[in-house]
Amino acid sequence: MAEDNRPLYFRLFNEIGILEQLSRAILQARLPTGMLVSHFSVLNHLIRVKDGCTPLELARVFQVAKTTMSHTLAGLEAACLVEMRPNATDARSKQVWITAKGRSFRDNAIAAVQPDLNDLALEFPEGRIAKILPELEELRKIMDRRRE
Amino acid sequence: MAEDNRPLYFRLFNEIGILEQLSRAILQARLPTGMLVSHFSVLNHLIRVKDGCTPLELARVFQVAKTTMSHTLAGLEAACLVEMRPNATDARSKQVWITAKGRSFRDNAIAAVQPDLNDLALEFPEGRIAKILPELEELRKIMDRRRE
DNA sequence: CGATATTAGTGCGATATCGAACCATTAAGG
DNA sequence: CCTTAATGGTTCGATATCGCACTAATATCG
Repeated sequence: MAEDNRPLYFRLFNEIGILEQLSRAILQARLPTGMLVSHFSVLNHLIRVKDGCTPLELARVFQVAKTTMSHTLAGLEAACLVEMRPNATDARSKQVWITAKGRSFRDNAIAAVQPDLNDLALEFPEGRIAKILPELEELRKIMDRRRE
Repeated sequence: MAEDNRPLYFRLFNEIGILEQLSRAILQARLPTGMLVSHFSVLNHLIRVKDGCTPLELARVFQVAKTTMSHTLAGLEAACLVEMRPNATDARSKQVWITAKGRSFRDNAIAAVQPDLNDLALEFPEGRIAKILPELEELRKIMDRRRE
């Protein structure tokens, strides 16, 4: 087994890139046709963090161009998974609210990947996740803060 | 500080997704106009792992559709960073070889992000990376194996 | 107040990515 | 061998994403 002499940061971000693709593929495979991980992620954010976000807030959270978020939200609205309302306190802005249908879509998606996660847990149990998660969280916070 | 009760796997993959975007943005910002992280990644693979890969090998490594890899390789070839040659042992196939210009492009890109990594190391030193990297590597191997 | 700068969202053109269909070549099996 | 299946790559149409420019509304400041 050859030693990998690359700086640890390169190796870390390489692993993170691969893991991102693998985990995204698992979720994507369980979503109904036409629905993307980006749709799920927005719904998840509205439930977990805050409902009634503005499109721009969401674009910043997910680090995508605001035109991209417009497009994603249009898809969610067309599928009746969110509702777009004018923002009472700022007529430039809108607010995105999840619908009952949006909630059940999100819950179904989570349930759909549960078997995959259970399988994964057989080989890589929760205890090992718990060991690395705090480190990753802190690294993320540091990097997030750095992008001014 | 509220407790986060989501299953650890969701939290892990969420952090990984954010970290992927942040690290990708750092590299992307240091690449010359028109060049993408995908271009860098292919060159990096040709140097680090094996030169003379076939397009299909590369598509599998990076988990993209083979049409996507065709497109990426066309860009690299147009910029004279790789050379495409027919595969002597299989007339259906091609081989991708990195050029001298490709090597220096890759070296320059690595040098260009070094200051960013040095800054990062001030807040999150290598020792902490070393602690989590083996775990992430093994998780990646497990998940890679699972996608049959 | 009124002029100017900033902000939120959208329209548009460019491009990265994908899946389906296709062609050429090679492999497999009778 | 010869037929059929599988493989490697490209073409093509669809769409996700992006940057730029634009409009409308708000904020700043003399």
